[in-house]
Amino acid sequence: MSRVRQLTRNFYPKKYEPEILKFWDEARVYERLREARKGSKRFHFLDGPPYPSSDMPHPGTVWNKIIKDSVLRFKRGEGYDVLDKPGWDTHGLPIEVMTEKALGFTSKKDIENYGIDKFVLKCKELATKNLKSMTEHFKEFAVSMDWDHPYRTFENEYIESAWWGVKKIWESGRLYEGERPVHWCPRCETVLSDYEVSESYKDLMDPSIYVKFKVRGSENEYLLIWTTTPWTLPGNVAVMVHPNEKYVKVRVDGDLLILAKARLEAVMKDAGIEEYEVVEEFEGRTLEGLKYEHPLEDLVPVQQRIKDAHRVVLSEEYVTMEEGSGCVHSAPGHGKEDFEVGMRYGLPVVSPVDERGRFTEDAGKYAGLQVREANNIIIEDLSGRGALFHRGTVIHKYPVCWRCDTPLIIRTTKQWFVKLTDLRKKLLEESGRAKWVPKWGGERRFKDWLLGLEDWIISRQRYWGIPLPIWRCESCGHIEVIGSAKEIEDRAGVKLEDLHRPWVDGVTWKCPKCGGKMRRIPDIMDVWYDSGVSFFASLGYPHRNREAFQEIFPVDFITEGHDQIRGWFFSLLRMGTLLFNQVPYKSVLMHGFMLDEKGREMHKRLGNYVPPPEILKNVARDTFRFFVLTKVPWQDLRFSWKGLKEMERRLSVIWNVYVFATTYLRDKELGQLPPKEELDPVNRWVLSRLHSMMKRVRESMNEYHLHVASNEILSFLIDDLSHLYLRVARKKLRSKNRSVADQWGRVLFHVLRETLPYLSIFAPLMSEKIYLESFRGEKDPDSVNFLLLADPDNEMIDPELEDMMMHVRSIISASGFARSNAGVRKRQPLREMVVVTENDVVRKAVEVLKDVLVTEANVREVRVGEAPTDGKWAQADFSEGSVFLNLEMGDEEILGGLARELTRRIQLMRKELGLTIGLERIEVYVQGDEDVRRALERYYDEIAWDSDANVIKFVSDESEVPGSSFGKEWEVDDRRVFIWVKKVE
RNA sequence: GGGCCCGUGGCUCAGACUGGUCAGAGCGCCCGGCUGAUAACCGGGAGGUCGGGGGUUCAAGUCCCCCCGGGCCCA
Repeated sequence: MSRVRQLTRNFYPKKYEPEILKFWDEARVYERLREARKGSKRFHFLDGPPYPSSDMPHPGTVWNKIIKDSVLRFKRGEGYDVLDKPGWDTHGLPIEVMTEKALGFTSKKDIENYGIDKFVLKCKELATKNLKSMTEHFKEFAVSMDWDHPYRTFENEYIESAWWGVKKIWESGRLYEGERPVHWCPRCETVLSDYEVSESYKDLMDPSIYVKFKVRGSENEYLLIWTTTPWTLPGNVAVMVHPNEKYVKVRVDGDLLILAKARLEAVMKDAGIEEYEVVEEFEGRTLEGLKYEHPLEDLVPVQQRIKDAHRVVLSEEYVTMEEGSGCVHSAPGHGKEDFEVGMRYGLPVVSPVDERGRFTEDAGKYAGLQVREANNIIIEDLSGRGALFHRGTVIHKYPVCWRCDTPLIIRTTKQWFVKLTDLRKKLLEESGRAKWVPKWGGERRFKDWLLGLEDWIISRQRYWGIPLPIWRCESCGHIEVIGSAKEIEDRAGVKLEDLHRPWVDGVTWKCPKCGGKMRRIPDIMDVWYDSGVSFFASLGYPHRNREAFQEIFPVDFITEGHDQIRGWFFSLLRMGTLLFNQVPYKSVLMHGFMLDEKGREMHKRLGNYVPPPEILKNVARDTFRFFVLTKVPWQDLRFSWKGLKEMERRLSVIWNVYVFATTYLRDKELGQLPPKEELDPVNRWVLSRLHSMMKRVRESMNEYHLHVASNEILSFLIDDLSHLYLRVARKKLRSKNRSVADQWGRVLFHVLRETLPYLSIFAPLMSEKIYLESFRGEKDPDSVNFLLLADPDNEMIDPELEDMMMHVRSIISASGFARSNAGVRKRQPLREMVVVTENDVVRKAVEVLKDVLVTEANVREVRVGEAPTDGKWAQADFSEGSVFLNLEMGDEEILGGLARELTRRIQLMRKELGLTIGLERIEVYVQGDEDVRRALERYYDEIAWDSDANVIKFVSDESEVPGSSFGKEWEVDDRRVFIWVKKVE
């Protein structure tokens, strides 16, 4: 036997939500739940670690966490032992740059003067402070993760796992040191990855110059090249042309210039030259091997030293006819494409620029100058040598440092690489093994890109990060890669308390090969390495949790925004493939971005950013959760206050459903669900709907179609329960027939009780409140979180019955329309409804669900039949036929209508007196005309029952009414009626 | 320049993978009802050539191509 208690009438989430959060915290609900699920089948969720760059999460990040939370709650509801460790990506440049700013630093020198140890501790402090603060914000939205035991990439255990991975890569022969042109920030003095570079391009003004390279051995023939980076000319070693394009030799002022035919007109226009003459035309490929003289050779020593350079090479892919002259100046030291082509042709690499972006001694005259500042001097020198054809300026997108906005340069440096080019196909294959939601997230967006993948630069010349665990002998160059703190201890006898720089930098040992000094190379690692190893490093594998890891690898589920396809999803794939030869996750849900109300991206600096606390100030936590969870997850989501308010109203309807039900059910003994055969068809229907809902929620949650699941439960509670079932149930629940009232009570209780854990996936706070206040029985657990999701039972699902109810809804609609047209209000009972249809299901529906039609259409009889030909009828059509309402009013209809009017008046008066239905009883006295008397007489029982009246007496004047009665005069259908109500003490 | 996503009534969005009861929902608006869920609830109505054009098909928001607009990723 179960009982429910009355639920607080008003929906005040602002009040109960903080109370519930506090209760969960104090009662240690999640900890106990985790404990309770131990030993069950496991579900491994891996949190994509947010970067703690601020103390406040972006609302989109809250959305991200809510998505995760709904899946976690669902899986716990299915009985899984869920791994729900949150993560934090704590290393890297943003934190360093923020710390530098706070300390007023502008260069690496400032940091080294201050002390790397102090600086690193400051970085750690900042990251820790921010992640703690962000945690509190996530908790506010009822995100249930293991907040007390997060994985943080700065922890020693994490670093050790990362090192193990590096060692393994080294052992596989994929780790190598190489010299490549890389994007470099001259302020941060570090290499940046392609991914980091793609983050920010800015419009910059640069010179746009055409330069004449004199063909060796000729009198007056020149290759005409174009560049916007004159400072790369000291690094020039070749000119690229397109093999298949037409080139021309043009006479201008006595010079013969070579350039692409397709660019001729544009170049001449650009240079302001009107008179020129094409003297020859030929294919680009015929230029191959043509030698030229470097115009700055006498000023730049390195240019004199290099061999086998200054010639024309061919490239189909990097010579464009969209801009420039079709003769592309090539400096393999300052450009990736140039480097690639240069390798093919065996060209030398020249990069006379240092880490601060200044020319080195190799650049001779320009040594010591900042490269961008040298632009003008170089242009002057070209001009002085008669090599400048034209000089202009251009505003173009140029990469800048994503943290400090300094324009980047490309210079050739030694870096540590991980070889990937031979893994392209394997990576693509592995990505295909994961289940991508939506499907196109993986395949289409990954494919071309993966196939063009380059080797990965994992070294960075900074401080706050995982130290690259590579030690090299100063004497013989012998290399050792370290996989744990213990290995350091074994070699150097040093036990490090913190594995970061600078402490790890001081550790040296004797080279086993030559006895020289083994010293760590000073680099740290790309942060994408950090987050890429999270699938095992979060567990401390392989130094810790070995068995656990093997049991739950690959990870069951990850989800992040679509920007992470090439970010974290890829970096996990990369590490999984490198270290375990497989993709480390089974399914991926990719979600969208949160945009502002106008559809633009939300940014603090754009001022269109809604801080999470502001959301909380205006709407319930569950409202925001439901709002985001009902949207298609992989599409961008437009933030909307209006949308939130709308959702809040819908939640209040759900609340009201529970209020309504508890009003009728409270304090009743509610037994088990009666057997199906004994049930009223409407009850069979609502149970069918319940199980259909459960089934669809389970299915769609398992497909990560969260929006389908959340909308399903909303429509069940609102469309099926509130709009239909409860309207029928309210009369049945108060039925004089005990067994009827009892059956409906049990069914209603059952439906609402089973729905609660489902609701709690999306609106956990509201569900908990309802559970604790009204539905929790004595032997039940002390939180809705412990409840399992009831399994849908196919036996309970009756598609035909559900179909029939759809038809009944249409019939009710049509009858409402007919009444509306005929001007007959719904309160007025009508004699008869005739449904005309050819559809057998509809016929059966009218039969089986007659009760619903009688109540909802307010008619005394319903039948299927032929269209009536005589009498007064109102008619309306629905999809499967027509509805006819008999408008003829007999005594029965008039008195019936009157009785309902009287009941309504009495109810109003009860309410005015503050009397509670089911508790306090009344005596009623009525004075009115003959019809009123007859209505009272005929419908005495109904009126008395509905209004909890002990006695209803028809009186001829006030003297018959007890003095203490509450009296009121009413006008009912043009009649004057006096009603007195007296509370029975 | 390439790739991907989105563009459905005034607003916010489902439906598109698996062509055919898919032209829907909520809000807003208009009309009405109910009155012990009541600072709630219910019914009805108006309103969309599903961004534009072309194609495939007996049949296309749904598949294909092109274009326009918005966004993202990459060059």
